[in-house]
Amino acid sequence: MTTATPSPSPETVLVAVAWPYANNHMHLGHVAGAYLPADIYARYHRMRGDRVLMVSGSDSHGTPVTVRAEEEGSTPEAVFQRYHQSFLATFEGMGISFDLFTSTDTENHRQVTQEIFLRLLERGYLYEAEQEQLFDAKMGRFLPDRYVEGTCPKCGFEGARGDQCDNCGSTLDAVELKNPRSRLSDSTPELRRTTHFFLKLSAFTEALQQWVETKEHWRLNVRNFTLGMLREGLKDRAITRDLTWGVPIPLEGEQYQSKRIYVWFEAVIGYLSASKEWAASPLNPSGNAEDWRAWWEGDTAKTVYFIGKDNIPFHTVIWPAMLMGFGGLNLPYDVPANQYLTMSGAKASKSRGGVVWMPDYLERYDPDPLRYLLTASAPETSDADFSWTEFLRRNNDELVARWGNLVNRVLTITRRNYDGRVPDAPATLAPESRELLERVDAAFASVGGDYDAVQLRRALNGAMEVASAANQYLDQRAPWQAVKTDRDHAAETLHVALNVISGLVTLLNPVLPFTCQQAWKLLGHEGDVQAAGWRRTPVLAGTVLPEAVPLFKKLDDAIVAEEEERLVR
RNA sequence: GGCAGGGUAGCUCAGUGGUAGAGCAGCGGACUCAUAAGCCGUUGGUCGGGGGUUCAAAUCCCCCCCCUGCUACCA
Repeated sequence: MTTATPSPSPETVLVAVAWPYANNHMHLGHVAGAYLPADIYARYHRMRGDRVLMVSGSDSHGTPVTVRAEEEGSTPEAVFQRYHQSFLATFEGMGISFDLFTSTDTENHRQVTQEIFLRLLERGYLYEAEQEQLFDAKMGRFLPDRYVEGTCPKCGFEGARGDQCDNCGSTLDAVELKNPRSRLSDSTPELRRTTHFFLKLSAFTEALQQWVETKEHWRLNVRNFTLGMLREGLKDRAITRDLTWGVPIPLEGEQYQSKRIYVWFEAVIGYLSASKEWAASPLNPSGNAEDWRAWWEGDTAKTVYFIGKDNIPFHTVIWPAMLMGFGGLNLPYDVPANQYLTMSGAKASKSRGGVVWMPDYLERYDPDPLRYLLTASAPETSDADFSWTEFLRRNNDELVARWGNLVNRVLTITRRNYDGRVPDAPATLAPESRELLERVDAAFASVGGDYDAVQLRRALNGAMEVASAANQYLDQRAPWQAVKTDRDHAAETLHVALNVISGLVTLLNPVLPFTCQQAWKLLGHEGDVQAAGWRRTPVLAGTVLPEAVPLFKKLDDAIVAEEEERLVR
């Protein structure tokens, strides 16, 4: 495998993150799969001085939101608003640094969606056709396949869903089910004819194939999965539904009043509408509402989409097809989809329980230990398992013992023996001192390349190895002894160690923004590490060091049992 | 069923042709600045199974087994 090297700066980078369904709180899997990697990637690029725009928003539409509202006797707006606020609190608490986290329930998004709809219609990529769908008369709503249950025609299993039988694995059509019943009302659905707009995906198969062939930097599973879909050929898909909650169809006519543009078509447009919303908002320092074009129209801009693997087709096939049909807008540069985070074996899905909810986590623990764990064992190449045992171990053995303790021990010896100031180093350094400094400086290229390639696990490893090397260096030169016999020798050791730590603080900052900012201050630096640039900021002799405080808390073994108990409930 | 990803030390995982690796756990040791952290040494694997290509395979090819996900009107 070749070592990744960073691309030349400054770049224009759009960090586009999956739009969460606003029908429940966020859990660990969401953060691990999309939000955290996106944030790390964005922070790294900002540190390099690149022009970064990181956007996403709540998906306010879609059946689950409506269903939840009905269960509660509430409205979709109320449900979406509640979870939208919850998402914002999670991002704040975890340090997920969106430039804008909006929602699909905005006038701007409706306009952008309708503009794309009309352009695609005008260009012949949308057409109307009639189809038969199951209708729940009691609820007055057409049913997605998954909202129909019945007896499997192949194996006789009674709990088969409309799209698939969980018992025998057969792929089904909802109309094939025996004794079908609606999951919404338990009534028997009836077949009704209805007219919808279809997206002519079939027209894009070849163009998409040629485009994906060039994406050799994509993750293997993303690329192969996409090519596999294209090989089978694309089918046109209906993009409207008989609903009243969603973006209206921008056409005159009674028949369109009770229909809405469906979420899968509309949600991906959010990346574009959010970019436009940001540019026109006070959040944009330049005040130029046309600034969104830099990310969407410039050939040199990189648009990177952070999603979970279940979202791959929408970002490597459907959205690119829509963009091709619309014309003039950048196609995805990369789609580093993650695999799933499992919970000690079970998929971290909302539907199966055994989930760690972000509001609960943030009530009890700090953000950086979780950011560390989810990066160190990120589901980049295969599903990864989360366990509280692993959380505790990573925190206590790696963050506290290897990294936090390194900072703490060096600051403590230095302050105690050199009058609270950074001691001077000789003009000519010992070979091991030079080597260690060269190593941390070289890490900016290698670790940076890994961040850029979204190989975050590897990037973090690379930085932590330097921390290990610093611990070895300290033991080799034992400044706590030398300080009694050869103060210059100890002074060199501590001066070098402080500088290595300074480099590490910058290298680790994308993953550990909260504690790295603290460490930055402990080194006597001014301002924000985030603004210091992607290089080691020297710690100068004579700098006054503040009193050292531990960066991380050691966690008690008892939390494992406590948290596992909570999971089962 | 089809497609995709994965099966490497007790655990979590790196490693894509050239004498099996890391962290943790276990064992032994020297040190003591530090949140009893750090450092040195060490035990431990027929790299899912079988066959093939090669001077050489965890790494390439074929077959089989197992796990996970997707299979497009949930997104």
